[in-house]
Amino acid sequence: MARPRKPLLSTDRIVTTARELVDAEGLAAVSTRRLAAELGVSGPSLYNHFRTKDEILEAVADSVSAQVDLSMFENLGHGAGRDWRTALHDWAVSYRAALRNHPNIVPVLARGPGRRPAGLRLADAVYGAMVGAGWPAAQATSIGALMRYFIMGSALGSFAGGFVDDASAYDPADYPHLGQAHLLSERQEKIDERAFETGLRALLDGLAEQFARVKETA
Amino acid sequence: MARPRKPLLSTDRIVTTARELVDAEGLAAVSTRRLAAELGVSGPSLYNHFRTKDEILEAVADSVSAQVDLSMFENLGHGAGRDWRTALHDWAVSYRAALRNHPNIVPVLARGPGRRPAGLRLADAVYGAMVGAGWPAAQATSIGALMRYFIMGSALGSFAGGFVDDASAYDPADYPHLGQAHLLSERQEKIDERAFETGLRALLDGLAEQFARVKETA
DNA sequence: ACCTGAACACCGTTCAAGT
DNA sequence: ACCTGAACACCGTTCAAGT
Repeated sequence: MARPRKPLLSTDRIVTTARELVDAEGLAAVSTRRLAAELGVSGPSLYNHFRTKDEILEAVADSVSAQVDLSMFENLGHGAGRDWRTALHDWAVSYRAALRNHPNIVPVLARGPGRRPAGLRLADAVYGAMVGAGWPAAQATSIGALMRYFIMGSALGSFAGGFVDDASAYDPADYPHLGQAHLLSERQEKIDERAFETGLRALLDGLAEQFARVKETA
Repeated sequence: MARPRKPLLSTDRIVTTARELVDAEGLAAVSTRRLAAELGVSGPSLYNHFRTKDEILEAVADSVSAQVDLSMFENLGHGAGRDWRTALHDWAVSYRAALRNHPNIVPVLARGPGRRPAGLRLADAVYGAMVGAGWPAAQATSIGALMRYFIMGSALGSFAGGFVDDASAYDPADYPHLGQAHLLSERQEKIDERAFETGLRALLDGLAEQFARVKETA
């Protein structure tokens, strides 16, 4: 075929198709040959648009970061002392939801923002909002980091789904408290949802205590 | 050579060598051929001891889980109401330290315990201790899950190291609050350490508030 | 039982050749 | 500029053959 009049590929089409493939069949299913076949071209064609396969996956990751709502960080006043908490909560919920819609790409996202624009926008928004709300710079950095730990950890894999669905795997002699563990995977979503909400609330309660101390000494 | 009098391989030797290879060069460096070469045998020999490459990696992951200290959960009395907190803190610190010593295997650990004995022992210990300390079963499950989210997230990759070390990557027009972000990777360990401690403390403070409420209504 | 080399069906990436 | 097929140096895994 050689070069067609109208390009067969575009970075957008590659990223969209790659995301669909990752979502449907997992990271391992994305080979350059397989992705190219899905796009109706031959494997090496992709290298006209991306330098490496990893760049394609980074672009997919960034397209997921871009789905996280950041609007709650606009107009966050200084000194109110309660708004940052609500904003952080809503952001965390939106962040997790975006990742849960595309769980297979989370390992790539977990590497950090790197040079990905949507990842950087997200880091910028949460850090800027915390500083704007009255947190000292170092603490605002910590908040960005610890929220990331928690959200990434909660999205990286299901807690409940990490246990096998087979009662015989849990010998009471070895694991005296895991008698019900085989039921975990059945109620996966609810258990993970509940743990996420419990942890998020504990985190925010704890941070509120700390914020009160910061304000006292200021 | 065919079969030697004394076996060249053992599951232990394979796991130890695989762990060293993962630690030194990363997960991607572990191919069956490369690992076999490191062990002085040919690639297919490994299949006499493990069914798949993944089973080898699972064994490596479990050997890391086994390094997590669980002794703080012994003799945790019911009703004291303050001991579970200290135990949870010390456990989290030990857990994170073990993972940070072998960060490259964390993605495998993050899948959950599955059928890995050390992973199951760990889950059994923390859940049993929380129930023993007076937490209702459903909340004890949530605690096991949310601590896992936080610890895995904190070990999966450095927060600070996720930002590139290059001031020009952070255009102030795009990211008004990331003017200092290029300095993050330099002070990586300290920033991540601090964020972990801050988050852990917030989590425990928040859980303590919740525990007080549980005890009230009981 | 435990090792070997050969083989199968894959990989990511490079490159000269085509238009 | 943007596609192609061929090629290189890899993969994980199976299997018959050796002792």
